[in-house]
Amino acid sequence: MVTLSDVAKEANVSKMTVSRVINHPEQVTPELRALVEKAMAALNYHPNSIAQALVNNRTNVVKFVTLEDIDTTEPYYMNLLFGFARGLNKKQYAMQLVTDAKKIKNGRADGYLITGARSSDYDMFDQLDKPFVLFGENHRGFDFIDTDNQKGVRMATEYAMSRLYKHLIFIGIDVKEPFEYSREAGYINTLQQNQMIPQIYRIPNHSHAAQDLIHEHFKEFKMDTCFICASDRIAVGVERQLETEGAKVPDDYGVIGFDGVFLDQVANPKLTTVRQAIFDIGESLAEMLLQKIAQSGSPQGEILVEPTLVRRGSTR
Amino acid sequence: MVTLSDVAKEANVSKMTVSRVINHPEQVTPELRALVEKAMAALNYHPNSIAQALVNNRTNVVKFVTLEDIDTTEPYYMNLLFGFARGLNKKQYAMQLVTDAKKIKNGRADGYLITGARSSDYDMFDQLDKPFVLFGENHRGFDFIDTDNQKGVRMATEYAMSRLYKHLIFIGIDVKEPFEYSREAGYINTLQQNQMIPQIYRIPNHSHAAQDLIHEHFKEFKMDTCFICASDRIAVGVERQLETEGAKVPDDYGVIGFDGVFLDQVANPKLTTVRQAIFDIGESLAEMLLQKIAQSGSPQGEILVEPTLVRRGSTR
DNA sequence: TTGTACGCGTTATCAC
DNA sequence: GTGATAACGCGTACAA
Repeated sequence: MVTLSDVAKEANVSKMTVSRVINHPEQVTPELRALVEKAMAALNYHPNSIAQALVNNRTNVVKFVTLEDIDTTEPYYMNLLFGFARGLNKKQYAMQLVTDAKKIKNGRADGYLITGARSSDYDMFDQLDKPFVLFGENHRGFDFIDTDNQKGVRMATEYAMSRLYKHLIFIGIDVKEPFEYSREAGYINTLQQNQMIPQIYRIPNHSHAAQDLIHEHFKEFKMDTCFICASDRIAVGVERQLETEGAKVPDDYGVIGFDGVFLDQVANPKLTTVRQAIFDIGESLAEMLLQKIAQSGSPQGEILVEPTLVRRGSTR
Repeated sequence: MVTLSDVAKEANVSKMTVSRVINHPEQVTPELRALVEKAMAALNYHPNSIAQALVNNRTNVVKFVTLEDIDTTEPYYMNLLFGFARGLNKKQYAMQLVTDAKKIKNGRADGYLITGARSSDYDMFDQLDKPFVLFGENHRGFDFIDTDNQKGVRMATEYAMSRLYKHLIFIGIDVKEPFEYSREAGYINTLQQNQMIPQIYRIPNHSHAAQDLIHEHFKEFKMDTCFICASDRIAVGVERQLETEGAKVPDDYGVIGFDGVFLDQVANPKLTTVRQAIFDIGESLAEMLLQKIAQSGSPQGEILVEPTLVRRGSTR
């Protein structure tokens, strides 16, 4: 293993000069710096992050915390994870996956990424002694990144109108969480701007709940209705039950989902959906968290990432 | 932060005695050991894994390498990952996710878990300078854990026979890999034992490829045929196209999948499938890898994990 | 059996 | 601007 000392010898300087070239290059004269950089390149030197971690009292590890039940975890977490991993790798960070909220403080880490947080979890966060960022909107001042939920549903709603569906029904998730309020707001605002009356159902985030809903109320749904759904899970159930009821998708009824990761492609016909840039969000979360750690916990604010409307077979 | 020295002071011994209590308890007299353990508990001492890592020239990090294209990644990787993470957490290990084979040797790690390996990747493994284990059968002597593929398909085939399907067709994945050969062997052996003639199709592992297959050959498929599929992806496509062709599932045609993670539940009717214990396999892989690291790379052998047959609506 | 001295690779501090 | 020194927390080698 090539160490600082090796480079120092090679360049005929002290270890500290080498260290400075890496961490505070401006403190070193250009000539020496060039010399050292040449030596580093010649020896293919890479800093030992473990030694760095020891002296800086860091672990080079962050925790990826999933508060949602793993059984109900949507496949899109996979994308979040891999995006997050990509962000970490650039800084030689590693991660531990945590699914049990009680175990968050087990072991060591420099910070936390928290996903699937509900309002009821917020109190717990105040007890964390390390920096953390959230995946998901919140209005408690916690740093976060999320999809622009409101804009996403607005795009979906406007698209449904542009396809000349006359009745727009929103099927939301029956949770009292910011992301859901934002999605509903995107729907409500768009309808009001067009002098239409919002009509909202709220159900658990499961395809069978959506099937039940459609089954029960099918007679009330007029032709030319488009269902704007708060998740692909729901949209899949809606689409399936519509077919079962003998309704024609997309000609007589439209369905638009939300998420755009995997489930939308399993559906038949494939879903028109609002695709979240989950992978990118994961990567950004890593960058935000690492920066927050580097800045010893200073606030990073919030980022809303624009989703994309993907047009497919479930709308005409 | 509580250190070794703190505990030593508390127990009125030297640091080394404390260190020994942790690493070589048998070298310490029971009285002293008890004293030290009390002190550790009182101070809630936990070893600093970074310092350990530095002195042992370890990183406490392993890499989770996915050689398959992440876009085609099946959701069951999520389970593998979380199982793996669980195994790592017990030993305070963290992981880095790697999807680009070229980047495997970037940075530092004590070992590698490699998934999605094809035979063409094997040569690369010989160049790895750290211990590694594979998820997936191989016959090159690399340590691995996998589902007992042959037994899984045997179970599926025998079950189909017990449900009185008269014609059993295997739809495999068109790759020349050990796992596929094992699955086909499970089918072939079972049929031969029952004096039946095997009939095998091989297609890409996509639901639409399965749909195409069924569509093209539908007229050739007699009533009372059960399709034993090498993956849930294929099974989903088979089931869907059978319905499209107007065939009755499960009364006239049966479908059995393989994997049992997520996709089987999205299907309609839900798939009868061979469920792999992916989460457990992930955990075992972590244990195997960490043990191999602790034993400085000594061979760990191979483990075949029994799958479970899950009976549901796609068979009668 | 227990303790002392030193080293792992790095960075901060304080001289020069 | 540069270098010597100490320190991070722990484990090994050796001495007692």
